[in-house]
Amino acid sequence: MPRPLKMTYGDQKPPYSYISLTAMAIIHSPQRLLPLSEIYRFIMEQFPYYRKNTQKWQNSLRHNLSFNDCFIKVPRNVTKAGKGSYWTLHPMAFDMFENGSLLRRRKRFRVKQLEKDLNNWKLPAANTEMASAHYLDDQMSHLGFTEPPMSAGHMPANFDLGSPVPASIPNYKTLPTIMPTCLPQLPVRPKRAFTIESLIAPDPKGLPHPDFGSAEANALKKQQFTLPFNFNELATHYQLYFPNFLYNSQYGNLPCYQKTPPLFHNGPLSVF
DNA sequence: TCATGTTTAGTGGGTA
DNA sequence: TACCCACTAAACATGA
Repeated sequence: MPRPLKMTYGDQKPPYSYISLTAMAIIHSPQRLLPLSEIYRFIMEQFPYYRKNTQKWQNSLRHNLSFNDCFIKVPRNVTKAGKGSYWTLHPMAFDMFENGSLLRRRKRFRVKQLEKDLNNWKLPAANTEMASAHYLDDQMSHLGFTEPPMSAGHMPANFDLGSPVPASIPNYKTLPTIMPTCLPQLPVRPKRAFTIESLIAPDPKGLPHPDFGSAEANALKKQQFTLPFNFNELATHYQLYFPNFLYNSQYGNLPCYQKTPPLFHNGPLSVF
């Protein structure tokens, strides 16, 4: 079982970098997407050390968000009030931590300028709630893959992300008992033409994707599983729910997924 | 006004 | 020693 998130560091400074702390907060959110204020709140809730001198560390954290390519700013939907943007983790940034450990970064994560420019153009055009899924989808397309990563072909037609996994799913027998009760709420967005008109147009039909702060979103929060402080475990969760997604699909060619071996263990996590 | 976001500069630790 | 990374501080711009 993943260790409970409530920390044992007390008032001691936790051994995580701001990048790691921010990544934790983002990953822990149902939609892998958080506004700055929620990132602050997560860190302060989990690590008492950061409940003091907030100005200092929050400045540093903002610096890290802007400075590091592994974090992507997702502009709010123009129709939604509110200050600031949402922040998410670059899909390929899962590989930057050594052995999945949040304590050590294997290398600095950098994005090519071309991709940066592309994102700066694309993300504001995308609907906020869809941005993360759409971004990932586009990344796949950009890399030459043609099928959306979470297409219906990879899971049963009646598969419900919020429900226990039915035993009929292939490979389910091998699943451990650490299944999260709250899974990535990334919706499947239909492919559309890569034009401004098409990208900013609403989806054909509404998809369940609760707003932050809504009752539905809060209910989802309560269901959240304890955060696995290990990217391999996180990747494993994805693999469990989308058995054919990473290893058995064309997306298994992506380096970041090739390097996340199955981790069906019950022992202590490598980060502790 | 304040929260948010960007940028620059400097420091220190680890490592090849 | 050079380089990379993380951290800190500060100034400034922007927008709700």
